[in-house]
Amino acid sequence: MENREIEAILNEIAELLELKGTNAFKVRAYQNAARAIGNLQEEVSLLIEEKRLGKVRGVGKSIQSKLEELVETGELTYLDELRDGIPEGLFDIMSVPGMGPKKTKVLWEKLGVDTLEQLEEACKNDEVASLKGFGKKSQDKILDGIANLALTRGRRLRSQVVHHAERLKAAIAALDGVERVEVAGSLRRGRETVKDVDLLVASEDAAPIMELVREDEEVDSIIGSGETKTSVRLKDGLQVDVRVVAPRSFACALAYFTGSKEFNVALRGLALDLGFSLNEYDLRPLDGSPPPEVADEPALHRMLGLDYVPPELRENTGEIDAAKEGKLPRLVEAEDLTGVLHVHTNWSDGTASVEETVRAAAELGYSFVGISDHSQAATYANGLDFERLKRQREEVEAARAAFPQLRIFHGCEVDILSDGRLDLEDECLEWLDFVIASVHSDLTMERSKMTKRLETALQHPRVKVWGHPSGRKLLKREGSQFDWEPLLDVCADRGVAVEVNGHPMRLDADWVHVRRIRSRGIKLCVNPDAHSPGAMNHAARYGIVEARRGWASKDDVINTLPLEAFERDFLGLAATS
DNA sequence: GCCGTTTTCGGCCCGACTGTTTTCAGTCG
Ligand SMILES: Nc1nc2c(ncn2[C@H]2C[C@H](O)[C@@H](COP(=O)(O)OP(=O)(O)OP(=O)(O)O)O2)c(=O)[nH]1
Ligand SMILES: [Mg+2]
Ligand SMILES: [Mg+2]
Ligand SMILES: [Zn+2]
Repeated sequence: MENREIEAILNEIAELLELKGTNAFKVRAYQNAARAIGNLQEEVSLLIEEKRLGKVRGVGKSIQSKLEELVETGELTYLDELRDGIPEGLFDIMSVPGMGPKKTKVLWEKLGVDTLEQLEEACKNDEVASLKGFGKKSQDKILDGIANLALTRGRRLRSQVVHHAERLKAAIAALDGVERVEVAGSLRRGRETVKDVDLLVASEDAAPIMELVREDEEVDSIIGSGETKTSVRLKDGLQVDVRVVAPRSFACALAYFTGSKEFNVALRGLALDLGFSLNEYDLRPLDGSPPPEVADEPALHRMLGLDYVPPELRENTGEIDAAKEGKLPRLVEAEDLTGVLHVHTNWSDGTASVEETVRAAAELGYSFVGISDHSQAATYANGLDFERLKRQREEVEAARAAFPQLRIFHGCEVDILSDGRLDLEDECLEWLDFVIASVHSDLTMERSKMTKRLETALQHPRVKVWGHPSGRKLLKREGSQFDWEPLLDVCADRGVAVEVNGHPMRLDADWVHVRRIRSRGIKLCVNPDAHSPGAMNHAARYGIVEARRGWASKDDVINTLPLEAFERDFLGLAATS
């Protein structure tokens, strides 16, 4: 049983308990446990074997024994009992905006409504409006919510919402009286996917901002709009939340609106322990004395006895304890990158020539770039065999002449075949400057076979980088299943770096595993996986953020080394000049 | 249901907005 599945089951239990009207703290305990499992760097089955599951924060005696049953038998009596008597359709109903467990339960008990279709029917028949606690407006809102469900549900790639955020930010910033506008929420924390855009505004007068947002030309409908907060749905279904506070509250408000929710709860709990109440306005002493000025987020964290916690780390997965003890790493930055590998050209499935491609790297100020098109097995991508690689080398040489200040490595993203062999002959692998080994086929292979396959590939002496290890495509498919630990053993032994693929749809290795990889002292290689010159900056723009979320420092990232060291110590190439 | 270490019981973050309410519950951030 995969951690993902266990996480989903714990979340389902939480929802079922909510519907039953169980104590909210018990519900939260299951939600917390689910999140803890989801952010685990190791397999639950391994933790059970080694009797370490109880050590996970949020997993106590009760949940531990349930997980043991689940992993051992594949079933969970407690879950089956809960499911019994609660129709599945209630989950769909709860996914309608504004419909929580309480209202869902009322409609189910009073009207027997337990599917979306029945709910829609009941609204159209005017049965809902007459119910106690409901009215005409709630009924219409439910109908609207059902009609737009397809558009509003689900998450989006961060790369796909940034333009909305920037456009609105600029529009708001242009208003009189606006002192600051910042993107907050999951977008600021750099999550791979986001549910909505959260914007925080500093101004003494909120009304004009609320009005501007409501009247924006991209707005389809207004979800809610009060004195200081407006939520709208854009024409493409994306939700935008705008919150306004007075400038003096900006630091506390930014901390609040950046989240995560779980980080906020933990930080506010810490504040209470220290004799304060923390909200989005101030840090108020419980003894009634006036709240101190909070200049910025670092000052707030300092007042709570913490080193500054960067937004990317605010997930309540140990960063607060680390910040207390001064043990947070100094995170890698985009400017630390000295160059990138994993770049495609029109020799395989990229759009540009070698020269156009490396120009983009030169323009970013890199001192090296590695060309790595696909290998022959990737026929769908026009992958290269040794012969074509030799011809490509001529174009690489020409580019070297054209860009003498840029070191251009000629490598290949070589397919890992189903049996773990690499897709090019050893002579060719020897001849290349570097080899990235990646899986592009047979991704759903059985777990132990996949582990063996990867192990064989990573053992090959010419492999320098393990490309997009999981093979996931965000919002499209889960990654492959395999055991990380034995593979990380190989990487550690052989000095293979694990890629942090910066393609906005991959971001692979993901931040959870980045943390594991770096904690084992294995190097990361942050790459763009660019298929066009414009995507060359995806290492800096997306890959680095994922690495930061995984607590990576400059030292953890191999392509922050100066050219000479990178070339000699990592790639093992003789110095050229 | 989880957690702590001066507590194994008694806390568990705090506030905005809406709708239906006559004083607040529910949902969401
Ligand atoms: N204190 C506190 N803050 C919250 C709570 N829920 C949300 N927030 C804060 C932290 C969140 O990052 C911020 C924005 O809320 P969102 O629902 O948009 O979540 P977030 O952006 O983190 O993730 P998402 O939108 O799902 O991608 O509001 C809560 O229950 N308590
Ligand atoms: Mg958000
Ligand atoms: Mg939001
Ligand atoms: Zn690839």
